[in-house]
Amino acid sequence: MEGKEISQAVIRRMPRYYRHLGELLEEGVERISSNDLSRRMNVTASQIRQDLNNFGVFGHQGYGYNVNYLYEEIGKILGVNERHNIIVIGAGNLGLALANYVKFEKLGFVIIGLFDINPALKGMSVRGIPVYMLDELEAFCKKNRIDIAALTVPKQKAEAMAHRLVSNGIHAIWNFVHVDLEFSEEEVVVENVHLSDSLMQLSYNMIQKRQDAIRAEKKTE
Amino acid sequence: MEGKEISQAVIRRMPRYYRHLGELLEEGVERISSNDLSRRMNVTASQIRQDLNNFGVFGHQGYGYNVNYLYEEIGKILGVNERHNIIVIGAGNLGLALANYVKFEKLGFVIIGLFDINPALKGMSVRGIPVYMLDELEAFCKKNRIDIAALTVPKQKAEAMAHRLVSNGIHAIWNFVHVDLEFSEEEVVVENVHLSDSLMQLSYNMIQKRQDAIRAEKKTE
DNA sequence: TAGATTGTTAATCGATTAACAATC
DNA sequence: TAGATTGTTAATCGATTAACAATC
Repeated sequence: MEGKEISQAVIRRMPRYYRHLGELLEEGVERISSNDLSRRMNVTASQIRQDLNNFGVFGHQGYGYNVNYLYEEIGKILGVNERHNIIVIGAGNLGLALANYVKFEKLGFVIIGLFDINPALKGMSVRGIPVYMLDELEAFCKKNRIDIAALTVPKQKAEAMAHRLVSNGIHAIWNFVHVDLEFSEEEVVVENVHLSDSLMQLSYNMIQKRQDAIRAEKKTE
Repeated sequence: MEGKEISQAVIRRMPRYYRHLGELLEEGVERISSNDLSRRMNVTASQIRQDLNNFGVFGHQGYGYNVNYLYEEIGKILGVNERHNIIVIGAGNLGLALANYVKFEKLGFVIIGLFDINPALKGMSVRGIPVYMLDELEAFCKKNRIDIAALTVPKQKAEAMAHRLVSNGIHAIWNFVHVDLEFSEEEVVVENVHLSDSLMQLSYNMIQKRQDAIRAEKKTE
């Protein structure tokens, strides 16, 4: 069909390459070999070369990779610097934190509106981003091109809201709610940020580390 | 040494099992087979059984798994419901959002203090959680048992701050800063939440989906 | 040219899935 | 007991690493 799909394992690593190349650029480094980059990033040079070659040929034998060129190319692959309009559904603490975060904008991801049901928020704005009432959503979606919706609503409302977003033509959901949204992959692209899952993983690893330390101590006795 | 390590791929799935079992519990379901759970969670029954058997034997042949028992056991594995004290370094938007988030507390993860350098925040508190000045950190760490530090400081200060935390006896860092902290694994456990990486991954998948849709259309013509 | 380093094929490793004997 | 379903071993699949010919 459309050539071989690139695995999410690879995709997940691309932003990290992008970040490190950005740092190299700031440091004024002009070119870098997969080997030097691998030492810097704590991965194998082989993996770097394999990952990149999923997307095309970016290096030169005997030379390595031009930092600026590779940075730009990965940027294109990830859609950075294209403009993406985001709306945030739910103007709670997390929603507001997202709206206040300036970093995303620098990457081309611009939050153009917050939506909530709380009438007390009506007419307010955050960093110039207006807060709308949820019943204005349909009209807003008709007037504006929206690429991504960040979902930060209460758990109980997440599934219904996600479907409402989809029926308004939104096909990418950045889901901060602690539920698994049930969609077929053709309908929507969902990216989950499950903070409590992340916290539990940290917790497990912490406990493990403690027990390892205890075991190590016992062995020394 | 300490038996075979369980892979992070497995650990990452455990919170999701925990969540689904919690839902089943709420629904009043008493027992469940790996097969039924697999359909519900969109994974293979085989994977569920393999994952669980990393940690012990929780089921009964011919019966399946007792929902409540399995829920409790996974909770123990993940350290949920043990009390974990958290401090948040950086009382910016994200730090405040974390402090305002009540969910973590229900899982036993309690934020007991926020730290910042902004003197305007001195003496303030969020949901009863006091904001301290960063120069009070050392004293605070001596007086309180701290399990986890959430790091939400500006990029330039992250590395130094992380080392300062470690030298104050903190061995688990929940890193929200868009940098890779350089530590040996014996020193600290780090769990990264890189929101812009997550956003870029979403962006890539979104672009991909669009192009697939275009290709599909062309084929229909 | 000689040295460096890629792109890519082949080998290895690990994770997922399938199969099935054990047993409730 | 017969049926269901586990725990676990074996088979498969995919991802990572190693190796090396191509080439700048």
